[in-house]
Amino acid sequence: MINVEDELFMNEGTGSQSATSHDVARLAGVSQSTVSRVFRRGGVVSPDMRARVMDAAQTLGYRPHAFARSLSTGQSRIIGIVILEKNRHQDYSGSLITWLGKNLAEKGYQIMVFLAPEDIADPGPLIQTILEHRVDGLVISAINISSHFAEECQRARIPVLLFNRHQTDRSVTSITTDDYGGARAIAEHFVERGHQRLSIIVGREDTSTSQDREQGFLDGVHAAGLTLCSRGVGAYDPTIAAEAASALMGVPADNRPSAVFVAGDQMALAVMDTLRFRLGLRIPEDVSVIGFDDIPEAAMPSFNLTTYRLPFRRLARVATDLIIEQIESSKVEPRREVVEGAIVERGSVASL
Amino acid sequence: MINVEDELFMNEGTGSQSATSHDVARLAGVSQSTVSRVFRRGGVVSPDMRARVMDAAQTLGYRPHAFARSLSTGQSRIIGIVILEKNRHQDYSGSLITWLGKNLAEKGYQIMVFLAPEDIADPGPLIQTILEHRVDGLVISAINISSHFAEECQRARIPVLLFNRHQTDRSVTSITTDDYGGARAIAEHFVERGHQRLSIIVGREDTSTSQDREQGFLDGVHAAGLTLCSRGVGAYDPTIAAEAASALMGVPADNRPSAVFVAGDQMALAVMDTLRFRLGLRIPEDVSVIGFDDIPEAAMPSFNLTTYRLPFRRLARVATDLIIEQIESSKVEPRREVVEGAIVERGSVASL
DNA sequence: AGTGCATATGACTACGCAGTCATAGCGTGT
DNA sequence: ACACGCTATGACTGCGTAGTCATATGCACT
Repeated sequence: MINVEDELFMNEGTGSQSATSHDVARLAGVSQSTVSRVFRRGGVVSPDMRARVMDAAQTLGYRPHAFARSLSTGQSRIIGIVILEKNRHQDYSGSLITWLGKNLAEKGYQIMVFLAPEDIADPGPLIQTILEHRVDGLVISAINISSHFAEECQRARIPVLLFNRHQTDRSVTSITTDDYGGARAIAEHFVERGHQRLSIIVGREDTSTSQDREQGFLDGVHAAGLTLCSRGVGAYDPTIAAEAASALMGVPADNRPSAVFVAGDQMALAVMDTLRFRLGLRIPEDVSVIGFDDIPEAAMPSFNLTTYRLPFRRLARVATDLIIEQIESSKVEPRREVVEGAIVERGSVASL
Repeated sequence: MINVEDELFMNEGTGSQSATSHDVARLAGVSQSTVSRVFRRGGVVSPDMRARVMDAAQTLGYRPHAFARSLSTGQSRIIGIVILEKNRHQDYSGSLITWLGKNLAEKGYQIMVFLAPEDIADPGPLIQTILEHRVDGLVISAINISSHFAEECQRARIPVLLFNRHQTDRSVTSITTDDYGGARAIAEHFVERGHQRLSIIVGREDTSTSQDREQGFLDGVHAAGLTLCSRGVGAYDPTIAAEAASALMGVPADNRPSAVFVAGDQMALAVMDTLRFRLGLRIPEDVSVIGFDDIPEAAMPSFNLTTYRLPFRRLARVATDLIIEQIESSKVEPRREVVEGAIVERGSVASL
C-alpha cells in the first residue's frame, strides 16, 4: 500500500500521471469538493481558497478530466459532425468544420468528426459509434445518409441538424441556402439579359439541394414564358458534369443553349473548361454560364464565374445557434431555416 | 426510492434515458460484469449467455458509454487533430481529416478536431482544452504553432505527430513530403529544359515546408552552376503570391525569370492568373511555372500546371501508423519520416 | 448573551464501465 | 469416491468529477 505522502511526491515530482482533483486537494489541504468548485463554472469559493487551490493545481499541472466530468454531469459538450468520407479537398467540409468548430468552441463545445462512406449500405455501425460517444448534438452534412439515420438519432434523444439538406417531411431541423430562390433568381438573371435557350446541369438527383435548385430554375424559366432547352446531370462531380456539358452542346445548333445554369461551382468550373478547351467555345460570347456556391476559385480571372453566393459564414452561425438551442432548451419543434445568398455578377454572362 | 421493477419498466417502456450495462444485466438476469464481458473485445462468455445478453441489450437499445469506458480503461481512443482555423476551403485540412479519420476509424480510434487561430498569441487555452480531453494522441497540422506547444503535450505524455512540418531539433516525431528533394528535382527539371534564369516564390518563411522547398530549389540551381534570378514571398496566400509574381516581372527584361517555381499550388494558380491576365504573359511560352502539392485544380485545362505531387494518401497512411505506434508501444524514439512524391508533367513548362 | 441566518467548506455518493478476485459448477483422472 | 483443475459467472472496487447534503464559522440583530 502506497501512503498518501508517497503518492503526493510521485505526482508532484515527476508529473508523470496526470494529477486528479484529489491530488490537488491534498496538496492544497482542502477537500476534493472545493477543488471541483474552483474549476467549475459558477462555483462559490472564497478568494484566498481559490488562490490556494489554483496554486496547487499549477504545481501539479492539474487539468480537469473532461470525460469524467461528462460522466458526472451527463453532458459531453461535444457536437458530432458527420461528413462524407470522400473529399477531393473540394467540397465545403473543411469550411464546415472550421466555422462550426469556431462558433461552437466559443460556446464551450468541442467537435468530433464522423465519416460516412459514400456508398454506405448499412449505417448501423456508424450510428452505433456516434451514439456510443454520447454527443450532445449532431450536425449531418453528408448528403447520402438515409433519413432513417436522423430518426434513429432522434429516438436516442440527441438533437440533429441537417446541414444544407432537408427532408420533405420536415421532421428534422435543417438549415439550407435558399436553393430554390437562388436558382430562380439565376433564371431571371439570364432572361433579363435576353437569353431564351436556357439549360441546366443539376447535381445529385437524390439531394434536396439539387432538387430545389432545379425546381427554382424551372419555375423561373416558366415564369418568363419559356421552356427548358435541355438538362444534364452532373452529380456534383466535375468529370460527370463535364460530360453532361459536352452532351448539351453536341446537338444541332438551334437546340443548343445560349446559357447554362450549373448547379454547383465545382461542376461549373469543369463545365467552363470543357466548353472552352474541348469544344472551343468562348465564354460568355458563345455560351453564358452561372454557377452556385461561390467557391474561391470562381473569382479567379481564369474563370471569373458569375454565381450565387452561398453565405457560408452565416450558414455556420445559424447552424450553431440552431443546434445549441435544441440542446439547451430540450424540447424545440423541428424547424427549417433558410438563409438567402445573392448573385455575384462576374464575367461569364453575356447580354444578348 | 424507486424499486428495481419500476426502473426496469421505465427504461424498457420509453427508451428515454439511455440504458446502462446494469439495466441490461437486470433484464437478462445476469451480473453487470457479464454484460461488460459481452461488450468488451476478447471477453470470455458462453455462447448462450452472450445471446441472452445481446437480446436484452437489443431490447433496451443499449450502447456502451464510450467515455465511461475511457474513465475505466484510461484510454480515450480519441486522436486530436489540430488544424488552422482559417480555411478558405483551399488547404488540405479537409483531406487530412478524411484520410486520417478513415484510417484511424479502422483501428478503432475517433477524431476530435481542435482549431488553432492563425495568429494565436497564447496557445495556453488551446493546450488546456486538448489536454482536458485526454486524447490518446495528437496530430498537429497547423503550421503556426510554436514548438512550445508540442513540448507541452509531450510533457503530458501524449504522443504528438507533426504533419507536414518538422522541428529542427528532431525532438518531435514528424511526417513530411520530401520538400527538399522535390524542390531540387524541380530545379533540375527547369535546367534540363534549358532554363537559366530561375526564380522562386516561397511560402511562409516561418514554416519548415517553405524553408526546405527553398533550400532544395537553391541547391538544385547552384548544382547546375547557376544563381537564383530572383525571389518573392507568397506566404501561402494567393493574393500575396500574385503580388510577388508582379514584382518578379516588373523589372528590366534581362532580370526577368524564364521559369518560376512557386512553392505551393494554391499560390501557383494565382500566380498563373496574374501572369496571364494582369501582365499579359503566355504560359509556358513567355514564362514557365511549376507548383508544389498537385491539388485537383492544377490538373484543370485552364491551368494544366506542372507540379510536384504530394502523395497525400500515403502521407495519411504513414501518419496513422506513426501515431498509433507511438500510442501502443509507449516508448518510441522521435522519428522524422519523409515521403517522396514525384513531378507531374503537364503543360506549364517550355523547353528552350 | 442568545437566536437566527448566510456563507464557506467537507463528507459522501452517483455517473457507467472495466478489471480483479473469489467461487460455483463441472468434468477428468486416479 | 475424492482431489484437482478448468471454465463461466458474480460481487466488488476504482476511474475522476459534480452535486447533494450536512456542518462549522462568522456576523447581525434582539
